Amino acid sequence: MEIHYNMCMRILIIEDDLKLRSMLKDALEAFHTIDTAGSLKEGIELVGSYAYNALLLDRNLSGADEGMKIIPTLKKLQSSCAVIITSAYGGVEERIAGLSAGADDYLEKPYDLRELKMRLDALIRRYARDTIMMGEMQIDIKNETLSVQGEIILLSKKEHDLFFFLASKPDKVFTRDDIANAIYEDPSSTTSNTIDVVIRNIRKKLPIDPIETVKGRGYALKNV
Amino acid sequence: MEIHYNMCMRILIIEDDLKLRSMLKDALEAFHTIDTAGSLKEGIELVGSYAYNALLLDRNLSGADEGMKIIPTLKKLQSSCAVIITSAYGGVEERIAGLSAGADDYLEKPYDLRELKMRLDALIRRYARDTIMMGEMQIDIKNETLSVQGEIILLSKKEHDLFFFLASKPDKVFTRDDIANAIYEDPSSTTSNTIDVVIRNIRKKLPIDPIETVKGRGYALKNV
DNA sequence: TGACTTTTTCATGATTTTTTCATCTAGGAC
DNA sequence: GTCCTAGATGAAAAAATCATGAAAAAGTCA
Repeated sequence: MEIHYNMCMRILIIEDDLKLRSMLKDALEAFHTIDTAGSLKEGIELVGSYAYNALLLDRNLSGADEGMKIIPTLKKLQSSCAVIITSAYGGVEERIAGLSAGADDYLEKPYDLRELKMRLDALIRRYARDTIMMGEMQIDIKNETLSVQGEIILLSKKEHDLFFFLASKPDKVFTRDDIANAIYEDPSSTTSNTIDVVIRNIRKKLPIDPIETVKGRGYALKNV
Repeated sequence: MEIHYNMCMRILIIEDDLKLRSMLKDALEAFHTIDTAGSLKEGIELVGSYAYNALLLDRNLSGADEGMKIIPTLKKLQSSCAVIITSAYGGVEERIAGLSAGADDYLEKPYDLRELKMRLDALIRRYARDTIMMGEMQIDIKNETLSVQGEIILLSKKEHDLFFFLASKPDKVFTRDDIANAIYEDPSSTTSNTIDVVIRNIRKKLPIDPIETVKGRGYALKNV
């Protein structure tokens, strides 16, 4: 199985310092898709609706250690999301508290941007194992979930079977016969354009179109 | 249904300072299986014959940056091994060099033993979460309690088993077979729509509906 | 035992998916 | 330009699947 790992990640930055926030966004946007939130509340909302690969979290949001509270939520919602805490207080005790709250890393402010990027990459590498990233699509093999642009997509049975069949070999063009053999008990029973319609229904559920039509041959899942 | 997280890792420590080496071994041995090597050569031999979960690597083995050389070898041999580099030189440039060589973390000497342990734990924590916060729901896996909007919800045994099974992987769609296998001694004994009814009874007890029906496939716990 | 709760079964109506089919559209060949 | 073809699309029919209420069966506990 050929799998294409496109290392563009979706990252959430929760940081109340506006200047720092936009600086980080600018710096990382060249490599990844960045969302930002200025408060924990805003951050939690985003975590509920998008799938992130990493979270960069300011520990000292609005005084107390509010920031830490989001970590367990995030980790269970999104098992493949790495968490980096940033904080001005870099003592050993604080680092330990951060890590035991569930974070994967702890960076002291001020930090070097290149180091931040390296640490992000290191974490992402570690988490990327059971996930196929294809452009804006994230296919979690283990949990059999698909998310596109961070949104979790629920497919019906036929849609699911067809989509994951195409995903088994990204970029390969499958004929309608290939597909019918894969997703039907009795492939000969279907005489109409059923497969075209299933394809269409999948497309209707996605915000982008990752399925390429190859005229005269069939369909392929492509990198979007 | 009880879930136990007993995560004992096999860790290799490569460190030429004998005193530090045995100190580390003593400190970590309570939690993990520890192998030690005093030289790079010795370390490479061990890497060739055992599967490690983590490598603690002294950067400054025998003068030059010999330590780094082992990382690509290791990563090739054991793709799921995390690497933590330790070094007396803690400047940003060195940290970046270490991380870009493939390490997952970088610790400056001298480091606090508790912090080292925390960082090691962070590497495996993704397998051992105990509290799930999902929107208005709080699911405590360890104590097996569920509360919604602050209120503790009491579920009957079957309801409880089914709910916590779904909660073990939020967003994953479980088939009725998956569920039956998880919550029944003899899954084949049930011929009717028992599971549907249990689902319905759970829904009746909750003020919100966190269970998504995916027609033709099964059920999934979703974020509410 | 008897009152009570939980679990399972079943029949029915509601809903969604799946399939079919007729019609549209875009692009290539002529 | 027209003709032709493969695919896209919308809508309706057919099939599959699920939710629900109610009742029987099994289990719990004083």
